[in-house]
Amino acid sequence: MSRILVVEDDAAILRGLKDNLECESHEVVTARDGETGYRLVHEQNPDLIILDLMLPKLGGYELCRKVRSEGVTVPILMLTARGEEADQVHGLDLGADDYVTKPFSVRELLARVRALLRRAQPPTALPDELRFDDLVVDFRRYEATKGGKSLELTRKEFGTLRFLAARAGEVVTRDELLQEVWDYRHYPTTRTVDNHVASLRAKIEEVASEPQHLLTVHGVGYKLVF
Amino acid sequence: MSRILVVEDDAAILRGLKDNLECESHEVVTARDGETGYRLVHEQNPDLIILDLMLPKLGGYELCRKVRSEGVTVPILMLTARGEEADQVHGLDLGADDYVTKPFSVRELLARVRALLRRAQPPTALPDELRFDDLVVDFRRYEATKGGKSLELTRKEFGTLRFLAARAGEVVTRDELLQEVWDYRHYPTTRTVDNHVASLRAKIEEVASEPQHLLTVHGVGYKLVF
DNA sequence: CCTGCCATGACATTTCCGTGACATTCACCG
DNA sequence: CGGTGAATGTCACGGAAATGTCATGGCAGG
Repeated sequence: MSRILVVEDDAAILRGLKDNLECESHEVVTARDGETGYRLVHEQNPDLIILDLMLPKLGGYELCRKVRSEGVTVPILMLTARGEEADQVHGLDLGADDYVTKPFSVRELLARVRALLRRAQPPTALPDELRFDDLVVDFRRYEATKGGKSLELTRKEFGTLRFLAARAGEVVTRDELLQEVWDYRHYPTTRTVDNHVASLRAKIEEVASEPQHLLTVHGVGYKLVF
Repeated sequence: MSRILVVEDDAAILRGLKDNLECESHEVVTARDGETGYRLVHEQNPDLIILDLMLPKLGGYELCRKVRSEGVTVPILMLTARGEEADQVHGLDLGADDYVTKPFSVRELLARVRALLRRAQPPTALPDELRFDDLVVDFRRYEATKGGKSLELTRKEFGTLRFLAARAGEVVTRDELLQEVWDYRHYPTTRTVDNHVASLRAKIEEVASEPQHLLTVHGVGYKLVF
């Protein structure tokens, strides 16, 4: 998916990050000190940099400032220890795009990584309306009808349906839905998505157990077809 | 929602602003000095800039004037310390759209941010009259009748109803109501809106507990339907 | 001083969301 | 073709968040 450079001197943390990021099908490049990290920024041209603050040879702060002064705009996510002098930590904001305080939850970190990567992408235009068969959904009015009869959808259901409609026909992963419909600062399970899809099916499909429009793509995600 | 650039050298304030603005679901880009800030204005193309007056390398005043001279019209909110000669800040035509004096209340700052962001939008045309069922409201005369009988509405009730009527059918958030009906220099709670909606219901609905027109959209806001 | 309006807080109530347990289906492989 | 583990469907529950409701006190205008 994306190439991520992780600069971190703690072996355990580095390993954990690498594994997790690779699980999300990212390509991970690692460095254990600032100088190597700096070199890799240019050699590997990553899509995202995860940067520890305390680093041998060249600190995260200096590294960050240095690459920024060179006009490198790649998103940088800083890792800071809780105790690490608030001022210095905040100094990170000099050029970093986000920061996470150790110890951090993996889920949170991954969510922020996704958010930063997504930020570089142009956002998906959301439709104001959805119609097929006898279903009509007005996302601005938060109204839905099926066969003329009013349909009560919750906020998350509207959001989920809207995003699926925006990418009608395409497969949308659960993670993408979590990113778009949920706030990236909240980290519910992907199973939560399944539940909302299920309740959507109960409302918009004729027979919920045999969906005609809101389809499962096993191992990937969901897609909406008309 | 919107992308906001914060240029502020004080670490604690920067952190606080970032967190609070993100809580309002804005995307926050930060800079700790004027030069970086200037660069980010062009790279990130923010919807709003929050600018400290005292900055390293390039002061808020210069930064402001510089981007304005380049034809950048994005709203700018200045942060000034109380001692920092209000007159000077004031008198000099900075090109800023609003300013807040430190120390500032977070709520106030957020309200001003909302106001500035909204100002960029074309204002909603307000109707002079509202009629449905046996209800007649004349917003110019501040008169209302229901079933021929006079209805006493307060100023806020008129305002609330009028704005809801202007966007009849659409969902209106509490924040939007606060910005339009209340003065942006006052910062009541969103709960205040609920109360006024409640008293409106008591007056215009047949059964206040089962509203037919002034409806709640859970998690979003209110909407007026005929 | 009185009166009505408004903002706020406490409390009750409703709605909805997230999670886990279990059932079912699917993909892969022998 | 059957078995196995992973992915998904289904359901119910606990709790949190949003909203409704009411009472109180401040405040401005008469």
